[in-house]
Amino acid sequence: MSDHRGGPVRSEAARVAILEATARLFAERGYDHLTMEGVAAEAGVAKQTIYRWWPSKGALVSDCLLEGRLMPERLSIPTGGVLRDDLVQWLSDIHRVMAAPGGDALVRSLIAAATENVEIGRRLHESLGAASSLTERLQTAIDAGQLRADAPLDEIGEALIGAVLLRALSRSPADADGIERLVDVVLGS
Amino acid sequence: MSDHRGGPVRSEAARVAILEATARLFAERGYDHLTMEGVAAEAGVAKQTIYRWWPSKGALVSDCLLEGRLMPERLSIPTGGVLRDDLVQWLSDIHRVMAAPGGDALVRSLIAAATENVEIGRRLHESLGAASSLTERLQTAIDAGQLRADAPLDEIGEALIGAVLLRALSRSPADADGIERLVDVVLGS
Amino acid sequence: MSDHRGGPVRSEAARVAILEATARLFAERGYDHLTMEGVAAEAGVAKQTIYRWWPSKGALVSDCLLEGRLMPERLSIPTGGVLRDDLVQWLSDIHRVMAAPGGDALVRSLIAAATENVEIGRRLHESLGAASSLTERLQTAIDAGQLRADAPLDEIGEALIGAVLLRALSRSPADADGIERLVDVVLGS
Amino acid sequence: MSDHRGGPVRSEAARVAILEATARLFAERGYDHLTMEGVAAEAGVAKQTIYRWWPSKGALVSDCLLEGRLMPERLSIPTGGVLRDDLVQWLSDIHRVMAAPGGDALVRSLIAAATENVEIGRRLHESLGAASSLTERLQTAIDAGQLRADAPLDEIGEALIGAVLLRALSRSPADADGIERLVDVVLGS
DNA sequence: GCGTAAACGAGACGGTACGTCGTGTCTTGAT
DNA sequence: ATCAAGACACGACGTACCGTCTCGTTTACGC
Repeated sequence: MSDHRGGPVRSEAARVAILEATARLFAERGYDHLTMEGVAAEAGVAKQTIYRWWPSKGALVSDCLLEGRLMPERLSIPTGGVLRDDLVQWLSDIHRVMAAPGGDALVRSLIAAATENVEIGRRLHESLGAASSLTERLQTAIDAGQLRADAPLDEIGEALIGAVLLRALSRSPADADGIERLVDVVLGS
Repeated sequence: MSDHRGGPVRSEAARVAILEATARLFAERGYDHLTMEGVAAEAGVAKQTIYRWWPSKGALVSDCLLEGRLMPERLSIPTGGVLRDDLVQWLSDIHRVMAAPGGDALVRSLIAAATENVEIGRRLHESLGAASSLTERLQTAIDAGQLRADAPLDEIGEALIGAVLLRALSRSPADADGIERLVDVVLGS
Repeated sequence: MSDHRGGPVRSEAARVAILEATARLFAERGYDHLTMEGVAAEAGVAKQTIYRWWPSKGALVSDCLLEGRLMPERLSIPTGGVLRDDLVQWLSDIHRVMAAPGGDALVRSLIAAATENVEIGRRLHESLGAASSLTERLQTAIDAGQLRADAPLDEIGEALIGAVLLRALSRSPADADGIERLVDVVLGS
Repeated sequence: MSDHRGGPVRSEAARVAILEATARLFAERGYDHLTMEGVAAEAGVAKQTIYRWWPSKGALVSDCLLEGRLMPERLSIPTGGVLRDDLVQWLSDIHRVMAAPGGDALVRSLIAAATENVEIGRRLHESLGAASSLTERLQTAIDAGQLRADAPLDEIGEALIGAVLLRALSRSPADADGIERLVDVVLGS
């Protein structure tokens, strides 16, 4: 099926070592202070091997994000209970991650990466659950009669995620009450 | 009163030239590709003169933001009419700016700057009207009976501004309907 | 006799392609800017095929020299006439080659190659006719009574060839008179 | 007199450190294996500081040669005695240097450098005494009646120096007899 | 014919060095 | 004292080759 006619094949060991090194250094130093040279050294790899497969730092970080190496956990949205409680729980999880030492810096680094690289923006969006899980959860709520059928799911998601990002940017940690108020605002309750 | 004991005083010409050069290059190249050397050259100023008064690129951009040299217009919130219409109008203004050529890049650059520099984050927040004008406008609406008295003003503001930032990050321009739906969501209407 | 137990033998096509590519690139770019990768690409051959048969760039160039692919012509020493005239003719030939566009660069490249590689030095020596043809020609002259029988042939040869190399190094082309004077000096005439 | 209007001045310390490091590494490793990065490291200097003042490795080595940092001694031509003896003495000095450990490699490195860089060729020429001291010495001999007045000084010089270079290239050390024969050849004695 | 083993093209790999750019600090002489 | 100019040590950039190392494919012998 492939028209590859021989020749060496991409080294999986090198690929993994590079992504692992990237994730490690990203967590340690943040996006801005992440250097290709640092990644190469940490991974025990030649710089050229990185540039052969990734055109830029952004692409590298993007792939890490895709493989789930940057976000500490999946942060999936609870599904079982009442919509409002589930959303509050989910946002609390996110804020807990951000409240951990270096947690907000990590999110800010991801935002910085997203400003440079379209793909990172898109994947960050997805990783935060917005594009997929969140709208799914809201749809479930509609089916369960907990949300009006004509509720604008996308806009609700954007408002929630956007508020989270804004908090990360302005370094103002949210408290439990703030999270509840936010959820109430977007749910109109 | 002053303990200044001779020698020239800070050159206003240099100060202005630096800020103007910074704003110009910021608009041209974005925050990441803005360099101190570039600013010095563009302003016809020695690097040391920049470092004497600003500790970092972030501080420089922060001051530009403070003097309103980075945002194309004030983007102030209309005050006269019905709250929903005013907010829609305001968000439309913001999106119009972002839809202009280079407009979204400029906003993303500001976000990038905010990830690096607390002060920029704070001032960006303000410039977008959130901290001051927006809450003021919402308070006016409460006084006019257009909004419930116990509406969580801060959270409404965060949801709106956050959604705007998220759109800038994910490069997905909003349409008029989307804006209206967003406003309706946060106003619970 | 051979312990070869099957498998293809060395590809003559590859061998020739490599030597031709080497000669071509040597003439184009000189010894220093000749690269193994360039030769492989130009010859349409894998790098390993070069390294399988030649240990180094020097060995490769040395073989080219041996096969007469680098020197434009044989530059053999005329034999028929009076010794002085024959030598003058021979040196004039050499200088004509060096005066041609790129001719002196080629000789300098050969010298550079000789500084790196013993074998090249030896073969360059031979190619220039010193070791063999020149001393033969001088011996002929002795037999013909045109040169004293105890004339130090080796030193005469070294003086002539050395002067040529020196001219190549210092980029000072010789004129006809200079050549005649040089021959007169070493012949003591 | 100078139109230098302020600003830092070239650091003599850096200049000397660079030239010293160059000379040291040249002697250790030869021209080919001399690297700008190595020089920078050895000199405790930034690469940019080298590139600011020298365009290339060749220029750097050329300056070293000019300041007499590469040649072990001056190798000046004896002046007092009989021409033939003085020349023999001088060539013996040169060959003694070349016979020392690394001596021939150093000369070959200088030749390699000369093939790359015109200036080095010229200065090597001078350093070996050819252009100046040698012709002066020969002129003195003419004045003293030890050499014919119409002897072609330049060609004599070229023959001598050229023979030396050729020996360096072909790695064939000269013996005392060979030197005497060479001098006799060019002097016609 | 049928393994088998060497040579081949392609090219990925860990490295070293390249020459350039930007950083933040510094020194100099003029204003 | 502040300024324009710019040299400096440092660190990262992205590229070019190095020489070694797999990969499949292509021969050409010996069985």
